Amino acid sequence: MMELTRKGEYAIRGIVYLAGKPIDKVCLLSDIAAAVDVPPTFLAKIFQQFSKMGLVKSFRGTGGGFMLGRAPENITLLEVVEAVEGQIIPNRCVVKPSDCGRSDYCNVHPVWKRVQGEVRGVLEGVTLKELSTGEPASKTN
Amino acid sequence: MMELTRKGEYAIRGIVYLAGKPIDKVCLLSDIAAAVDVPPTFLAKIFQQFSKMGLVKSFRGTGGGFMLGRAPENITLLEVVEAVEGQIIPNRCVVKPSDCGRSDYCNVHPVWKRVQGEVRGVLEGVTLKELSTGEPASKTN
DNA sequence: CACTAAAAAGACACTTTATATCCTTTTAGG
DNA sequence: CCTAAAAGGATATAAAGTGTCTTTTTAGTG
Repeated sequence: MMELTRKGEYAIRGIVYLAGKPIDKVCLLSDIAAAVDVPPTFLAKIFQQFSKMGLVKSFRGTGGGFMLGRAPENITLLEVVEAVEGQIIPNRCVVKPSDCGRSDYCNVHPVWKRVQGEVRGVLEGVTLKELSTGEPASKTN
Repeated sequence: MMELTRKGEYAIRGIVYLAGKPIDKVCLLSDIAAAVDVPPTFLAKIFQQFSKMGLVKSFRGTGGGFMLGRAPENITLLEVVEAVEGQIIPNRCVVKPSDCGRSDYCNVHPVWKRVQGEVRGVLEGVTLKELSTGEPASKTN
């Protein structure tokens, strides 16, 4: 339950790799894919999503590729995950309370809200900078 | 992402319903299913799992049915959820670190550990008693 | 004992989501 | 214009989720 998909895992690997490069370095998708051990065609889809969200910048044609859209210390893991997985929703009642069912109030609802808040909080507290260099993230564990 | 399945949602509805009844009251599966608006055949599977975990006691034959296995204040939401959904695993690397990939260390790993801890913590802090009567759970939100 | 009530167990069916891959199109440089 | 690279769209396969149905076991009752 509550498991990140391969897509999410690949997305993180790919963008963390980029975050470890100089900010203006343009990387080939094929190189990234090889480096982080992800199927290139799949990673392509993921980076297209990133590109739309502005998390990465893309360049087409000869000499093209990808670079990080912003400084790695300004991109949180939450953004990355939500960019490819959609919002973090522990239960659908969080987004559509009427689904809680027959009654218009449900005691479990606020619990899921809390779960959502905690998860988002953790992920929001981690930046790509930390993930690529590896300091404070591990101190919190 | 991170979404509870229907099974999990139904499981909670069903057992919270039981928790709202007198502790030794035996309820028919068909009645529970009707009360909480869940397909009876599906709920049957769920309660079989509960039964194996000791969360509910079952009685077969005429006059049979289900009752709560323990006092509702001694059953946490975490137990209920994990009984039917399995362990809460935000990423497979949490359970099998070698999946983190090529290197034997990964900076993201401890983050998922924290997520797991937070989610479990929230769910562990909520009992069926609270959910069926509706007090302290909402105060925390 | 036979009959009926109810849960347990197992097999099956259908739908949705996940996990890719392939092909064509667009964009840009040389 | 030829080549490099990403963008977009369609498709394929596998796995998980969501149920249903049938048969079996267990237990009470006339």
